[in-house]
Amino acid sequence: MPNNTSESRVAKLCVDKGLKMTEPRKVIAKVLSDSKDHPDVESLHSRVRVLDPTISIATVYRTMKLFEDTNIVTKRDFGDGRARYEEIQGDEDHHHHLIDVRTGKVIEFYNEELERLKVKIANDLGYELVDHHLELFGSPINKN
Amino acid sequence: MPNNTSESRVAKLCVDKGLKMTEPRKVIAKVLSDSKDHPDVESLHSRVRVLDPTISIATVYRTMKLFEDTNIVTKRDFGDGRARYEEIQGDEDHHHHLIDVRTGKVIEFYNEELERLKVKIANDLGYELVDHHLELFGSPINKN
DNA sequence: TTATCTGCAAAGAATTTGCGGGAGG
DNA sequence: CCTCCCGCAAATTCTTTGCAGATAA
Repeated sequence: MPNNTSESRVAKLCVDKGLKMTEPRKVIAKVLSDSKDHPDVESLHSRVRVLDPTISIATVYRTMKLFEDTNIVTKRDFGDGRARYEEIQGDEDHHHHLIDVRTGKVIEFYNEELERLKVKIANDLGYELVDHHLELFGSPINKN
Repeated sequence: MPNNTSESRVAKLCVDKGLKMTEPRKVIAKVLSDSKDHPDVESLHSRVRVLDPTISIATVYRTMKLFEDTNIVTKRDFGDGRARYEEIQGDEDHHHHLIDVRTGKVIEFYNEELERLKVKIANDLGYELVDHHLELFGSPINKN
């Protein structure tokens, strides 16, 4: 049963990394490639189900861990209790998040100075920066 | 049964904020005041048990939520699945964390430029910064 | 007194895992 | 084939909560 999952960006990454391309992985890869937000596992699973209702949530969990270990996605933590995932783009496309505390809306941003600064801070402490978490939580400034 | 919990900094904060000062809260307050690390609820509970073995872990959870809502402690997330807590000092004592990925050691740091920058970023996006998460993960630079 | 708090144990929510059958290379 | 993968359901881990008795103010 062909479904148009063969050409997704994430699927290509899997092939590049030598992962066994099973049907569930193809579908999950496509869903990730098509997602422009930061879905949690439950959201991913329901999107995946549309394409293939036989895929279990356990497989989504296992696949996300695999993709994380293979640097295909990153895990995000927006303060609610669950993990969210986002496809890794290139270094150029690196960004952070500001979460609107009123609406929960997530705004992505990139700041050159910030990138420089966090590397410098780690170096000054005697460390090479290997990862970081940064989320800002903000309340919209009243424009009235 | 007197125990030397009456004078802890956190206990004073509780009184200041008008919280009912029960025995469990006094003990938990003392443990927090004496903690210079970032304990999770299980660690807190075992420290609390030393002073009073009758205090349940449910009370520790409830009390930490209360202290969080009352701005006595802040919740931290270091990437392992559990919440960690730290007493709020003053604005001057605000800091962030760098986690050594080899040893798990947590290094606290403060950076003026960073403070300025994150407020500016939020403002530029049309938001007032109300909270933020920032943790750096680093690998020690080989000094050989 | 009286509203709040606590311990206990059960419930929840997110995530992981053992197992036997199934599928990719 | 042969290893790795999957669905299922049970198990784990962290955290919350209903209840009935206890306690601070």
